[in-house]
Amino acid sequence: MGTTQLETVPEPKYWHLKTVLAEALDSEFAVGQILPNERELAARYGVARATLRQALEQLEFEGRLQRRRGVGTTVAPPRVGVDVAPVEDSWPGAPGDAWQTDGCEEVSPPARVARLLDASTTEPVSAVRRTRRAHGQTVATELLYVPCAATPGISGSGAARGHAALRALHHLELEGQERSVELGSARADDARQLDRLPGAPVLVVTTRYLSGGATMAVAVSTYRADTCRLTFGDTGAVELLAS
Amino acid sequence: MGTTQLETVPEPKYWHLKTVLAEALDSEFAVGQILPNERELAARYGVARATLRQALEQLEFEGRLQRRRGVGTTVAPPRVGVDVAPVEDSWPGAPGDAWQTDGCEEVSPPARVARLLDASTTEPVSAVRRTRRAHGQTVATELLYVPCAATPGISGSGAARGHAALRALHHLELEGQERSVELGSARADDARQLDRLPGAPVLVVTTRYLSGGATMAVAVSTYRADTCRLTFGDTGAVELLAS
DNA sequence: GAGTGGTCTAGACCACTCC
DNA sequence: GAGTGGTCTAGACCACTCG
Repeated sequence: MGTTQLETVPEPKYWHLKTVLAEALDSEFAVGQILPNERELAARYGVARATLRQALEQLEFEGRLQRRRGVGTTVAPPRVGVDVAPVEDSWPGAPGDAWQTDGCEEVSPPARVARLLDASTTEPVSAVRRTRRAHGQTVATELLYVPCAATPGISGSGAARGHAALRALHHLELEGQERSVELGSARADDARQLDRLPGAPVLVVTTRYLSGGATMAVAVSTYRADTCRLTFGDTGAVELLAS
Repeated sequence: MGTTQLETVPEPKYWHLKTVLAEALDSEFAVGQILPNERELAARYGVARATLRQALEQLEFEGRLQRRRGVGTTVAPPRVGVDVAPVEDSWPGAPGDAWQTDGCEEVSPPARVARLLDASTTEPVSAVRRTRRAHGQTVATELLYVPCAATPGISGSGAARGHAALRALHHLELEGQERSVELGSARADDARQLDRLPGAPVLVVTTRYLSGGATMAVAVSTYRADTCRLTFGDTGAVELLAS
């Protein structure tokens, strides 16, 4: 007995559904518009709610949708371009950088940071909490680690200590930065500040600031992956083009 | 009647489970080791399999686990650092770059690429397919778009055409690059090449190559987000430090 | 063919937002 | 209090890998 279908391609339902929804978003919905609720969408497409949610999750990861509990699912605007290194070759907290200092306390650095600082986890560091806002929303949180040994005379806590730690860095000559980007999921405290649920996808940018052949500071910045596109302004001609 | 618990913090089960598992990974498992299967883990922790899977998914996004159908769940090695711009300020395909040219065909550029090229979607471009390998696995796929108008005399298809298109670029003076990174989910074809399932999280790097005040090429590179940490080698002193 | 992770269902209840 | 998305369950079947 022969079968009519050759080379069956069992595409998962949620994957197909995602494609269908993506097309609907392009043609039938405007940015900011609210979609029908999940129970109705599931019924309309004849799938279980869990399956529909799997499709919506994909679209959310791609920055096409935004879901808010108690409110609904809306069509997301295009991702915001956020320049990761707006001021070329400068210390954090230099005039013109996009961050706001929220606080600072003395802690033992997490293992990964200690490794980047070429220090042990027992050596105390100042951990400066900063946030970055753009287009009316908090797009990133940051923990900036500065060894206490490099900033003599620093004490106390709060934003004042944070500013002092940053000022201390500015007296040094910045020789270079080293940066990496990876996928992460938001810890509970970061999630709260970013107005997301814990576990939301984030882009983690780790920056190492070098001076005198050593690492003088390490910044771990956590950007909302759903709304942000990280940009890296680069060599000369770019600004020419932009102007 | 009084209750013993003050300030109930209804932490989701999967979130708590994720934390517990993460600690177990640190203390009881070695890299590459295979975990008990999902049904057993779910039973062991007294949750439904779906809930356990939600926790595992989080850990996979953080690069801690690797799951393969038909095989099992293994403890992932630390993420591989992949330099996004290994050769500073050079065209793609220059000697020493990390990519392999797989093929090339003439297409109409997708809308987003056309916009970056300051061109219309009807103007034909060469789409060069490239892949990048590191540590024995394919870590990225790329589509590099070069306007046919900028590379006169190019024709045919396949790797030969790709090499020709790249060579044509090398005759121009590169004035700058502009780069962005964002989260995406793997399309079916990319997923196959990256040995992942469709929808797997990826980091999408878009690079604009500038020459003569115009955009002469656009590369859209898709990196595995689970195994890769993108690094951006930077200003001078870094190499000094590495040596 | 046995065992794994991946998909899907139908239903319940919870946390949150807004009226 | 009504309506939304978020969590969780118990179970079924499928696609894949490997011996």
